[in-house]
Amino acid sequence: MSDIKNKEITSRDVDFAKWYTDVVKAAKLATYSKTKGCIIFEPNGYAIWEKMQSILDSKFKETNHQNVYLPLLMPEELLKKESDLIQGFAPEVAWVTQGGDKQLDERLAIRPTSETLFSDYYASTINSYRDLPKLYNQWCSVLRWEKETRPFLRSREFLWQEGHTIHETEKEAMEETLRILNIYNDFFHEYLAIPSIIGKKTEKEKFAGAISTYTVESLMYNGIALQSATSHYFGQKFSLAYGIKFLGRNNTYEYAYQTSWGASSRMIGALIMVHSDDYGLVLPPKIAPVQVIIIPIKDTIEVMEKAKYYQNILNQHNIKTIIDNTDKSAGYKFSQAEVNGIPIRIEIGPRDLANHNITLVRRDTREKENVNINDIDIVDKINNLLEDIQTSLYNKAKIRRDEMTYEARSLEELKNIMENHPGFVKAMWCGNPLCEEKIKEIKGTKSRCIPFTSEKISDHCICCGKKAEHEVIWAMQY
RNA sequence: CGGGAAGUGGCUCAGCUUGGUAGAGCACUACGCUUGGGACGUAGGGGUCGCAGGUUCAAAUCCUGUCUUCCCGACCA
Repeated sequence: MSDIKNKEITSRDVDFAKWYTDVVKAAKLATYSKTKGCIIFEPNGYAIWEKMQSILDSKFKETNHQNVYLPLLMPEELLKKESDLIQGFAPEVAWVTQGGDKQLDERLAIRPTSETLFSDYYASTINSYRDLPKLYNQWCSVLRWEKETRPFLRSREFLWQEGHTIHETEKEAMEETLRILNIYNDFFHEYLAIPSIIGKKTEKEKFAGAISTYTVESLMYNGIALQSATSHYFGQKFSLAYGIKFLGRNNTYEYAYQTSWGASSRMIGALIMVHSDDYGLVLPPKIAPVQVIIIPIKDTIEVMEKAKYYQNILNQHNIKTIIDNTDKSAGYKFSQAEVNGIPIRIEIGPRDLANHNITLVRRDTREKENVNINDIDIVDKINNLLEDIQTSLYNKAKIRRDEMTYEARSLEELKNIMENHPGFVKAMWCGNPLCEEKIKEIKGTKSRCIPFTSEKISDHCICCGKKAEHEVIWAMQY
């Protein structure tokens, strides 16, 4: 194992922001485009997104959701119907005002989110309680006129899925909201190996137009939080604004209960900032587009045959395996495999063959292991190793998150933590928005969520000292 | 949107102070030789110096404007 770090990558502990963009570039996940604030998803980055899509999509379908596609553009009148929503989004909506060389009579909004289109669509198609629920999802991109942009974390156009459902009862809609939240949370834990936390947003932080917002929050390597997915309960707010009514069981008109939920390409950013290191990208095996790369050392016939043999076996067992048969030097290929975050590398060279060996290298720890091919079942061996990488990435991230989770009993204490070693800070809050506002004055500190699994740290609000019921997790955020 | 920094072959940058018509390393192409932690040799291709205007006999260099990117804040997935 060599200690020579990747030349193109700034050290994570020296300059985290630079490190992040260096990894994005070195692993060829994305590059800047001529369009301000919009990135090009390169094959390596898009492949991760496709993998995320396929996993989440099958989970949505298992829970009876269907995919649809609604237009990119919406008339202004439609967007304005729900006043909280338009107020929340007004500063970041982009408008189409001209078609060809003709000025439009009514300008069209480019969707920043599609509650309005879904609501209008539902209003026109729902007649009876028998039509409910409607469980729709769409994969698309949305546009928000962001001022400060960063690859994956915040760009003007980003990829996401937005689910929009309507239900007969409040209970069903609330169950849906939480069902999806749990799907997201499981996805983070099981696939992304990110120990996320779920909870409810405060009134101040909830989605514009929602009754309540639930969130998946994760903590990055540098102690900054990332809102990673959200699920909203709308009650009847949009139903009333858009007239989504149906004839109920007792033959009177009722307004539907609604939810929406989304997860975006921002998750790629989370993946980078939780697991990757100074050698480049580190991907959990379950989300990696490629699990194994075989590097032949010397392209002799024997070596190449062996490489292809293993590639075939592994691919047949659904372990995506590629061979790097470029004529670069071996050392270059090793580094490249590391930058790209491929979980396992198999080195096969004449020396290995002579001893009936192959060399296995895991990306997360960079440990090398020589195994005798007569002693092992290669598929079992690789599967075990992949599983071990997956769990150890999760455990490592969890230990780090726990180490960076603090408790504060006074504003002073909270401030000290944020200034010296940011992370999740648990503190009691009375529920008064004024107190929340005051806490926000501490350099970028915001409430992340009221966690579902709450501890009672003390009886008093950290800010005003009044009686407090809720523990809130506070953090600086992306 | 405030404060700072930077834009020169694909990438990282030098040249700018003191104007004279563009360089290095890496990458790329061909051939050869190689491959166990970012090899080597030979030959080759590629840049209206972000863009626009101005000053000047002459601008990568000076001036003005503008765009983009990065960092730090405010605002947001």
